[in-house]
Amino acid sequence: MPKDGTATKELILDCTQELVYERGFSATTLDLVLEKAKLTKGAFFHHFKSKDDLATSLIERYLIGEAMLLNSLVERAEQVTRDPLQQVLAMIGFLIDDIDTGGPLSKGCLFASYAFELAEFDENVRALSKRGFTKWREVIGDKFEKAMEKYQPKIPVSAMDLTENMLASFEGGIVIFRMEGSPHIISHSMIAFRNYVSLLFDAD
Amino acid sequence: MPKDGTATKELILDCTQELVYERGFSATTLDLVLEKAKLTKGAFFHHFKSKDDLATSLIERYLIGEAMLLNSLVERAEQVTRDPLQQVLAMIGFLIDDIDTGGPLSKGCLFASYAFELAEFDENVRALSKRGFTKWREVIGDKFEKAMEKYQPKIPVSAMDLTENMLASFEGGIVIFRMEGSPHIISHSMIAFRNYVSLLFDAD
DNA sequence: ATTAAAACATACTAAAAGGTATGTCAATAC
DNA sequence: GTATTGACATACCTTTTAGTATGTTTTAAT
Repeated sequence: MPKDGTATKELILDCTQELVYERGFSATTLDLVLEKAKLTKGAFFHHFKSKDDLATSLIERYLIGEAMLLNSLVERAEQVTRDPLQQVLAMIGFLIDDIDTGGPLSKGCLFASYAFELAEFDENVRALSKRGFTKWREVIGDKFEKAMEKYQPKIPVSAMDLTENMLASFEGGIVIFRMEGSPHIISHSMIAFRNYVSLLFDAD
Repeated sequence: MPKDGTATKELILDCTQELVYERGFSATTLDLVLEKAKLTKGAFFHHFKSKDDLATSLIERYLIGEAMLLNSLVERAEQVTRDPLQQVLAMIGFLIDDIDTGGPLSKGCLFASYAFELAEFDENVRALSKRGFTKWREVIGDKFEKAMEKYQPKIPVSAMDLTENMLASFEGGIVIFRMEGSPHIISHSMIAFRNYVSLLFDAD
């Protein structure tokens, strides 16, 4: 058996993701990727069937990472407290930490990047992108529903509302970040949402 | 004097904006635009020097529209009440109305679309995009500062924080909207921010 | 009516993009 | 050591895309 090429494939995906964050997927040409990775066409088409395959592989890898992060957040939050509301607040806190310490979320969100050129992707990639959101909605939505069985919000809102608001707060931070440059805006946005939830349920 | 071509130019800009919302600017080829507008290359390059010029003209037109909308919001809010906090809440209400009645904001946000492929644009376009955000920040920020001279927030936050949170709430709604399809999510996100401000200052 | 000039259409060009064909090298099993 | 196979590099091809060159139509002032 010959040598291992998985490192090269990961390198291509890394370089692609960085470029996608900067200029979107369509403008991320293979030449740009290969220049950044210091590789050639031969290397690329050995690991990927096409540019579409690259888009698919990238979002698939991203989905795995996000799922792991989400699981980690839930697990850590459940170790802190048994109260579902406090668990959500803790999860937001962990997210803020991740962003402020230069974690993966401080670099951007591939779901958001893809969302702004959805029509360019095939049905499979679109489905995968949406699945990312769905996963977060299910997990966070569950926590909010349990929280609302226990506590009454001061203003009538649904668990689904809160869940979408949380995702929107994060993604909105990403947009401002892309425009302004400082990832701290992302955590600021999450802090605001945490404040909102705190006030809404009179927590803390 | 020959006939008037401004309608054609506007048509090209309209078609471009729709396509940019769907697939981003880079993937919006001139052929796609001209097919949608039922025009030809000749028409395009008569009105625009280049595709870069198209990007510039599009964001310039968008900036003018946004500035008018913002002025309208402020004027209407100032007619409703003299209280700066209530003015902000009123402005958010008007925004929600605009979105729910199929206004321009329910179609997308060009600042956000551009933000995800910033590296593809020249310095001029980047500056114009940022100016859009800056304008909103100045106007809304001013209202929040005056509101905080009068009222104490229950949780310590700055006027700039709130301003950025408001913009992030809107843009976050846009991201989810792009992914899911229903523009109502945008207004839901704005409602959540309005709730936040209400709770924060004990308004209503 | 003539004409000038803007408002387009048509046909083409050049370069950039994705993709292919083919070859070389390196690691491992035998 | 040799053969085999994956991991790349190089050179080329093809299509797409922005852009150009040139021609035709339309409008309105004279």
